Amino acid sequence: MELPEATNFIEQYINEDLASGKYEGRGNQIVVRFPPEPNGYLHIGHVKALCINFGVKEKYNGKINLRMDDTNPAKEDYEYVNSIIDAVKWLGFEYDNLFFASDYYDKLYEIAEKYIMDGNAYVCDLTAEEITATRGTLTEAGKESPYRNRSVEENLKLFREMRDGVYPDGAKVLRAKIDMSSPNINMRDPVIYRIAHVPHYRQGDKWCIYPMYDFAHPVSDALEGITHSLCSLEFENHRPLYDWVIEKAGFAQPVPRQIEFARLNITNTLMSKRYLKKLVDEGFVSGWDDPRMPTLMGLKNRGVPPMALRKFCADVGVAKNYGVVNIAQLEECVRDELNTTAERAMAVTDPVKLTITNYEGEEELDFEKNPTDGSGATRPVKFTGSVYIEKSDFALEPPPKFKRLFKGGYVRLKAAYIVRCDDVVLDEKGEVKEILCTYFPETRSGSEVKSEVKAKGVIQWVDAKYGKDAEFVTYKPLLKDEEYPDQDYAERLNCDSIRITEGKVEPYAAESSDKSFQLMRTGYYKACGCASGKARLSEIVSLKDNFNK
RNA sequence: UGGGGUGUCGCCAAGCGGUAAGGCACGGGAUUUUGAUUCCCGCAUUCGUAGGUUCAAAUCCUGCCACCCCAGCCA
Repeated sequence: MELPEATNFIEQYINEDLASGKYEGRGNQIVVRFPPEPNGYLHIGHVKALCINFGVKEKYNGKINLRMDDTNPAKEDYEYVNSIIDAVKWLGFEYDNLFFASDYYDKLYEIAEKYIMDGNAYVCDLTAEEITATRGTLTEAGKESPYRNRSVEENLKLFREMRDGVYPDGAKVLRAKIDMSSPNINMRDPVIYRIAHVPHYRQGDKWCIYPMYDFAHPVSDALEGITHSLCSLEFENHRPLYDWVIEKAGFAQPVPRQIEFARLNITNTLMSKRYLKKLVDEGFVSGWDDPRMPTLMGLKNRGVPPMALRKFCADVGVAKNYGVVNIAQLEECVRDELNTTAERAMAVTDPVKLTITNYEGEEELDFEKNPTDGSGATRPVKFTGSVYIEKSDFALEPPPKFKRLFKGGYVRLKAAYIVRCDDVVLDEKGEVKEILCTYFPETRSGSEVKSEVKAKGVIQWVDAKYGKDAEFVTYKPLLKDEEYPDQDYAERLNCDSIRITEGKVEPYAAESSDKSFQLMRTGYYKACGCASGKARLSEIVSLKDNFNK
């Protein structure tokens, strides 16, 4: 059998399993799943798991299920399942099935009764506190529950009464009967069913007992015929329990195999749902889709192309080392993707007026949409000889090797003409108020005419007459230093992803649904490409806040 | 200090007994109507550490050290 070349340890395991012939009865089909709990929004950390799972599906021509791991009714809702589905689709992933763990409640219940009848589970009356107290510690074994040896009949009766709503929340639980002295605390008779008189968003009032993750997850995997259950490192300690649950449930071989990998961490990026929620709840951001949030909705609104996120995950790779990827690596992927796909636009964020004294009338210039795609496609840009340029593109006292404009110097206005600065108008404070220039008609962009006039640099501009209609959306600082919810998180909060920029203003398109940004010059985001073509930054940038001072 | 994991360049990460891939970052040079892009070139005699086995070790063995995870009726 032809095995694809493994590029990470997970694929190595899969290849070994395939080579062993254990899936021959199933046509050697690999089946994986992506199992989020619909209790929140997907963020960039989830993209790694998505890429790994969908990557396996692609590579092995297998199947993948999107499964909502909805076993805790208190936290879950359709709002989240819809948002998760949208996010997965936005990333361009196509799953084979959409499943819900809650659809397995009947089967799960049946298996729980089997556990009882096989003597592998018992109803325990201990309170949550008592269970904790008798669980033992990292170094001491736990104590067996006094209810551990109830008869099968009694257990069955009690469990059915639990199901029928006879007991209040917390009165009883169903526990797996494993080993209270196991060095692995997860094996010390873990709770597998709890009572919760809470309606489920999909099952309504049908149940008042709900299965725990450690029980529901392996069973769900087995029911779906999952071959490889990929999850993050913190579940390594649960693997023996995962295997136990499947074995005692009596599933036929081959059963799913759990493999763990390190989750994604990015410098200065908050991946904790708890703190992200706090930002939303306390009004630090406009919502889960605020472009400063590391949620997929936020990244989308910020203009990050989905393919950039996928490339990022591919670049980062899969391993078991705890690592923190520098956000520069993500940014490079965004730039790379945008460089080849985004339409270019000119933008000015800190403007100063430049007037060409020998220019009259107005004209339309051709602006190349994307110099890297080879299409040569252009769009018209109006030019009236009176424009705004970036303040930093002009220097009263040019430093050595300065390539842009200064008095007596030449520069090209991108897609337009080369201009020479003849004079500068200063205001009462000595700040540059207006730059007066002469332009050279023969240097028109695209002109074949040879000119003696040369310019070392090229700068962006926005026409003073036609660029003014636009609106400029600015970021406000997210939090002041003393307002961080927790000092430990201050550093991580102070990050690019959620735009705590110490008051620094950065542009972003608020209305368009499909925005993108590009790092045009080292140090700051300047121009914006827009796939939808609706809002180019030259239109967004503006003028409102900055130009009328 | 019980158990489970992990330690390879500033950051990710290949490597699986035969003499350290790649990406990001960084530095240098060329091209350039974005100081962008593109393009070359440079960037670990060394793999947590101390020993051992071997002709040969990041890869095998042993002992240390460091960091992460586990005591929810969350997932």
